[in-house]
Amino acid sequence: MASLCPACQKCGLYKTTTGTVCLAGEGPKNAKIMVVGEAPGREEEKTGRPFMGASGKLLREALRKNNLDSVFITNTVRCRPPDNRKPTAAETKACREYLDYEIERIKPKIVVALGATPTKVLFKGKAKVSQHHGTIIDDASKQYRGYVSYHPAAMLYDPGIEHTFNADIARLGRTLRNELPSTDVKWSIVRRGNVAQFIHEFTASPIFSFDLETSGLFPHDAKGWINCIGIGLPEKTWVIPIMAPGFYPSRKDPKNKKNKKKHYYRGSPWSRGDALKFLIRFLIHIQKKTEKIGVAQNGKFDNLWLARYIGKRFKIHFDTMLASHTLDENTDNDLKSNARQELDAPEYDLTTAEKKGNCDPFKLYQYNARDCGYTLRLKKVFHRRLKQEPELERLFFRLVMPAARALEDIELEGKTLDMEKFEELGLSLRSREINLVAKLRKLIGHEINWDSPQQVRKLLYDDLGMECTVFTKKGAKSTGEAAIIDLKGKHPIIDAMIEYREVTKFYRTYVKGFRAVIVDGKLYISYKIHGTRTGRYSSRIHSIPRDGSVRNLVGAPPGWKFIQADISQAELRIIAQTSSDLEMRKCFLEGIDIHWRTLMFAISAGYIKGEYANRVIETVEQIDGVNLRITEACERLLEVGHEAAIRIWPGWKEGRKKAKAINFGYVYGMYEKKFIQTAKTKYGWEPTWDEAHACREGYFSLYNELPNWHSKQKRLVKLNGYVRTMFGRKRRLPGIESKDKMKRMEAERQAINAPVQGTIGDWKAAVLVEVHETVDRTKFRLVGEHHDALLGIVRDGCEDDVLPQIVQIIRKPKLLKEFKIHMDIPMDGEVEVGSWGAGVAYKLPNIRKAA
DNA sequence: AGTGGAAGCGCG
DNA sequence: AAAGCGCGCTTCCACT
Repeated sequence: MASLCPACQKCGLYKTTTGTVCLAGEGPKNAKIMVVGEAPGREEEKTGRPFMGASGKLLREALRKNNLDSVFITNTVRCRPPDNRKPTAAETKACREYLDYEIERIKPKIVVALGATPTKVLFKGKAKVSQHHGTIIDDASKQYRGYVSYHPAAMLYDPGIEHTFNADIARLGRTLRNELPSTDVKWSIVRRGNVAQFIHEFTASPIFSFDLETSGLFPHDAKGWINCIGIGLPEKTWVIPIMAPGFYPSRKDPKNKKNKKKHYYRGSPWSRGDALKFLIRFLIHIQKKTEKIGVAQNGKFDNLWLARYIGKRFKIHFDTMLASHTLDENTDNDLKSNARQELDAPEYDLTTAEKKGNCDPFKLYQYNARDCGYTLRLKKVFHRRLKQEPELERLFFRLVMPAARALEDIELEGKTLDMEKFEELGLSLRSREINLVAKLRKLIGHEINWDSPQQVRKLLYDDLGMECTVFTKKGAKSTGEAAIIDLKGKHPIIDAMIEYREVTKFYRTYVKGFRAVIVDGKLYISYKIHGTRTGRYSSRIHSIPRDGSVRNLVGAPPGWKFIQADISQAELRIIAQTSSDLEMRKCFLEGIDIHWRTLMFAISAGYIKGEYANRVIETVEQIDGVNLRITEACERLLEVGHEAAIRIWPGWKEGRKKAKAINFGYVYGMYEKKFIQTAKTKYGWEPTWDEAHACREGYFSLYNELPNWHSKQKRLVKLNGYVRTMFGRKRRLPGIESKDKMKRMEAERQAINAPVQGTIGDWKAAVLVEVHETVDRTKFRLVGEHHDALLGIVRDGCEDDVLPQIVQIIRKPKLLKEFKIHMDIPMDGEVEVGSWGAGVAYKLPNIRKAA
C-alpha cells in the first residue's frame, strides 16, 4: 500500500499541473465520513487543500448545517487536469491506489461519492448519479457503506440541483445519527381466515391506496394477468394474492425445508379464483358507498388493468405521481424516488422479472405492500404541500385529477384502425426497404450498415471524399438530413439514402412499433399527463406522421365517424392575449388568418423574395380584374383571405407555410442561423441569411409589442425564478441563476415559451374533461388528444347534436370562470369529420360567429 | 447481457 | 459569441 507521493508520475497530470502534485485529503484521522470529489481545481491547486473553491464552499456549508464535522474530504484524482477538463479513465485508474490508501487509513463508516467520477470508480453499476443519489449502498465485500450525490459544482451550472444536493446531505446526517424513522410498511396477506377483518378495516377507513402487480405493462393484452392487489390503509397494508392462473403460492411454510424447492402449487390461494374477483368488486362497491378517498401512484395504469380483468375500477381522487409533477415539474415523479426523498424510505425495488411475478410470491407481495404503504404516506406529504400553494391545489384537484380519470375511459376506448390497409402499408414499406438496400449496395459496390452514423460518415466523407458543412453537437461530421441534403446531386446514393431513412423510420416505428399495441383492430396508446415540464401531455401517438400513410388509417368502428376537434391557432391566440400586441389582436378580433397576415406583410415589404410579388399582383387581377401595385395588392389579398387565394393559385399554400415558419420561429426567440435550418428541413424553404434577417426585423416591426412581452417574461423569471400558465401551473426555471450564460438564456426562452405552451395544454385538458363529463356518451366518445386537439368518434347522424357543443366548450370551457381567466381574444374550434387527417371540415349548422 | 448516451427523425 | 420550445422511438455503440 503506497502512501501519497508528492513526486508521483503515475499519469501525465504531474506534467501539466502548476501547483501541488498528488494533493492529499484533509480531515480528522478518525472521521466517520469520507467525501470524495472529482479532482483539484484552480483554488485547490493553489492552496494544496481539497474543496477550497466555490463548490467547496457549498459543500462545507451543507456539512456544517447538518452538524457533520467528522468528515474527511478528498478527491478521486489528485492532480489538476488541464483546461478544466474531467479526469480520464486512465487517470482515475492510476490514482485509485491513493484513494484506497486513504480509505484504509481513515476507515470511514460511509464513503460519499460526489458526482459521476468518484461514483464510477467506487460503486460499479451505480454510475447514474441522478438515479442513485441519496441512497445507501451496502456492499458486503466492503468495510464501508456507500452514498452518492451530485458534485456541488453542478449546482453552479444547474441551480435546480441545489435542492436535491442539500436534501441528500441532510439525509446523510440523519443516517449517521440513526435518526431515520422506522420506515417499513406493516402488512398482511388477505386470506380466507382474515378477509372479514380486512373488509371491516377497509370499510372503517376514510382513505385507502391501491396498487397492482401485473404480468406486464400493457393492460389491453388478453394474455396478461394480475399477480396481486395491495390495499393500503393508514395503519396497515393488505395484499390480495392472485398470481398467474394455475400458479399460486403455497399455504405451506416455505421456510420448512421439505417445502423449500416447490412452495408453488397449482390451484387458487382460495378455493375459487372468482372469489377474489368478487372481493375486488365488493371493495369497489364499498368505496362508492362510503365515498372513500382513493389514492394511487399512476393509478390510471392500475385502473386500466382492473377495468380489463375485473370489469370495474376504483375512483382515484389523488394520484401521487401527478401531485409530484404538479408540485415540481423538474423532479422525478416515480414512487421510489419520492419515497426516498420525502419519507427516507429504504431501497426496496425488485428487478423487472421479479416485478412481473417471476419470484417468490412472498417477495412480490411484500414489494406490493411497500408500494401501497409509501403511496399513502406520500399523499399526506403532497397534499399538505398543495394546500400551501392554493393555485396548484386548484389546478391539481379541478384539472389534473379529473383529466386523469377521463383518460382512463379514453385509453380504454382505443383507436379503431383499418387493419387491412395497415398490413398493406407494412408490406409495401418492407419491399421498398429491401429494394433500396440492394440499390445502395450496387451503387457503392459493397455492404455497409446504413443505420450506422459511423459507417455512413466514413463512406461519405472519407471514402467518397465529399465535403461536410454540418456538424453534430459533439463536433462530428453530421450525417443527418440537414447535412446530406447539401450533397444532393453530388452522388446518386444521397437520394436513395434519404428514401431509405424515411421508409425504415416509417416501417420500424409506425408499423412494427404500433403493431405491438394493436389488439383486435384497435390501437391502444397511453398518454402521460406528467410527460412534459410545461403541462402538455406526452404520448407516442403524437409523432404519427402527417403524410397520412398511417394517420388516415385511424378511423371509427361501424356506425361511427372519427372526428378531430382543434383549438384553432391556439398558441398565437394565447400570445396575442398575453402580449397585448395590437396587430395580433387585430387579426384575431377581425378574423384575419395570422400566417396570411405575416406573409402579405413580408412580401409587401420585400422580405420574401422570388415570384411571390408577381403572384400577388396576378392573383388580385384574376379576382378583381384590376392591376394594383404591390403594396395595395397585398392589402387586397389580405382581405380576400388565404382560402380564396389558394383556389386561384395553389402555390399560396406553400407560401403560407413559410409564414408559419416565421411566426413560430421568431416568436420564441429563434435567430437567423437556426431559422434557415428549420425552414430548410421543416418547410422546404431555404432563405438566405439576409432574407432570414430581414424577416426577423420585419416580423418584430409588424408585431411590435412582442419584444416588450419577451422582456417582461425575462424580468418575471429573474424576479421569481418561475413563470405560470393562465391556469396557475408553475414552470420553475432555476437555470436563470446559472453562472453559464447559455443556460440563463435558455431559461429566458423557456420563460417565454412555457406559459404559452402550458396554457394551451391546460386549456385542452379543461376541454377534455368537460367534453368527457357532459357530452352524451351514447352519441360521442373521446379516443385521444393531440396537444391542441381532441380526437373522438361520433355516432352516424349525431354530428349536429354533439359537434356544436364541443366547439362551444373549446371556445369557453366552464373552468375558465373558476380559474378567473378572462380572454379578450376569442378562442375558436374547428372540427374535421372523417378518418384522421383526411376528414372534411364540419360546418356549424346555425350561423354563429365567435363572440 | 443489459444499460445509457448519441444520433437521427417523427410530431405540435 | 450565440441564441425557438416541447416531446417519443429506434438503432448503434461503448461500457460494464
